[in-house]
Amino acid sequence: MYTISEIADLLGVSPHTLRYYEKEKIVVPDRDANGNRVYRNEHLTWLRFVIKLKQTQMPIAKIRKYAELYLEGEHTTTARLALLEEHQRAIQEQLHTLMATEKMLADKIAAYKQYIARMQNKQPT
Amino acid sequence: MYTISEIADLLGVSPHTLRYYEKEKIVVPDRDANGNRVYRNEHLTWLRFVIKLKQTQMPIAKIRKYAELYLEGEHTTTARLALLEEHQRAIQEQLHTLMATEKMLADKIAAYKQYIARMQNKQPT
DNA sequence: AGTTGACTTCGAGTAAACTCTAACGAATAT
DNA sequence: ATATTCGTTAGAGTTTACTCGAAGTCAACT
Repeated sequence: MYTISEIADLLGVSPHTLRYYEKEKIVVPDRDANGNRVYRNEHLTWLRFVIKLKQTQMPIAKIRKYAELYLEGEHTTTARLALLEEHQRAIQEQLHTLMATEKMLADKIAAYKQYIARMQNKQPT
Repeated sequence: MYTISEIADLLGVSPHTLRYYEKEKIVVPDRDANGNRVYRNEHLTWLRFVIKLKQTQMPIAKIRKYAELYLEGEHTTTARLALLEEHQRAIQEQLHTLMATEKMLADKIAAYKQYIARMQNKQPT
């Protein structure tokens, strides 16, 4: 059992953000007698998953869609699978782009270093 | 020599976006006698680079910073190098996250498929 | 009893990156 | 000559994902 700020600390997000995720129906924690939010381990696990999806550019709207399907029960299994497979493809595209750009940057960086080294030879301090 | 819409088509962005990039001082094309924008090959090359940076999550503000340094001349070489190296590190972190998430998704997808296959065995149509 | 601290809600505000609108001008097509 | 097409500007509007502020509640400490 965790309070909102405990969860926030554990995940490195702000309590504000967690309330926002609740408003967006992405994580809906329980409440105690005072009306305060109570997060359980399953919420924590789900939030870690959500954060991974977010870090890989899945928009909040799609994460909510997945959460909704999950709450709808077993008959949405294939829909959820499709959603995950779509995101997997998106990730693979991102990997492609990132690797290509990394290579390009590495080349550019090498060229800059060459240039700087050449300048230091010509005008020693 | 290209018009704004030719460049837009070549890059898959809208003319609006190109004007926005100009307002942000990221690409400042020439003008013809009528005051219309004229892009040359060097603008195209630079824009392709900008788009790669954007696709790998470099914020517009940093891209503009790099462009400014470039226009300031040779004495900003080390600053530009530092900027590129910083982004290279950011890319490497993204690669890490993406690969980890891809693995996680692949596992989850496999589990879903197993589950679906099991259901089809139990309740054949 | 009073203050502190953590929580609550609702609604407003912010930042980034576009995206669009309106009003206009110039060149081409009929 | 007029209509269409493509361009121009300044500025307003949109979307996404927070982020903050104000006003209030509640339990615990002093």
